[in-house]
Amino acid sequence: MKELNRWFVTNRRDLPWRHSPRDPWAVLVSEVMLQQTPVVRVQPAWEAWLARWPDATSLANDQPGEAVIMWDRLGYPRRALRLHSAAVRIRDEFGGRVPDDYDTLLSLPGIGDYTASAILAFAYRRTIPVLDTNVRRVLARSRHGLAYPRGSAVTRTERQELAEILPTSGEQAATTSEAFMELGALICTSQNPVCTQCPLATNCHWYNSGQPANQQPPNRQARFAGSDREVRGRIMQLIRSTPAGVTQAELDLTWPDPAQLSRAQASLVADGLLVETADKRYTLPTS
DNA sequence: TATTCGTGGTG
DNA sequence: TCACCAAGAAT
Repeated sequence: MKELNRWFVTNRRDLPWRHSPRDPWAVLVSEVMLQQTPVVRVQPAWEAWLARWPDATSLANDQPGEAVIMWDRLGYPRRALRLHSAAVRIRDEFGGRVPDDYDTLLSLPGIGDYTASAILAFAYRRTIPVLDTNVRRVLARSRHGLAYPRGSAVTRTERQELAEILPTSGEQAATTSEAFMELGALICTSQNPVCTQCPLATNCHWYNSGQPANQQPPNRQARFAGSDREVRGRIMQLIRSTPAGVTQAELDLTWPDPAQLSRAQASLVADGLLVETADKRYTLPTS
């Protein structure tokens, strides 16, 4: 991994949540925002978020609807709600401090295996395998000659494989994990990887076997245009811009198909992103 | 295990 | 125009 670390020293992006000393809350917020949202869009949102809510308690003391508004257009607004719920639990159960053990982190809303591991590694500098889509792809290619990892779920084998590669030192393990992720994000990309600039190319099983397309990309998404997700997005855009609440008639203007609108609206209510008031208006959630 | 869940940039 | 994708989680 000497080649990888040398590459990382030179090519490491200066991202604010990597600045030392790393605040676990700031890292947690960054990791949740980065779930399926690109770095370039997360960075300004992360800055604004932490300027307003510098710790979990300050977020917990504010309204969940305010979190949804601040979330703005990062996408998947349920993440904003879950982040607020996690902040409430951190305030109420952990004295406002982000937990530092895997099982407790995993029990928080919106935090799964990747995010729990990332917080432990990047904030607390603990030696733990961090397997995101980038790391999985880099390992699949360099070590197994596969264009993409098999399946969408992290396997025990992958975890063990990475654990054996990682340095013992928590500090060095965290750096190595960041380097793997950075390589996957900048060089060993899903499409059009830049293998000629890859520090692992010499020993890459996939590159040395001619980059065979032997696997399907694991994450094919349903088309967005015309989907319920698009309708939900329309509704959320309206409600974010009108936090005082909207009427059903105003909601009806967001989408031409009444049945689909009704379905999307009901799903938002079920998610807690949309609240029906006593006078039949719709607002963002309050605690 | 396969789906669902936003948004915007890119080729 | 459109498929593909971007530090996943929950069900």
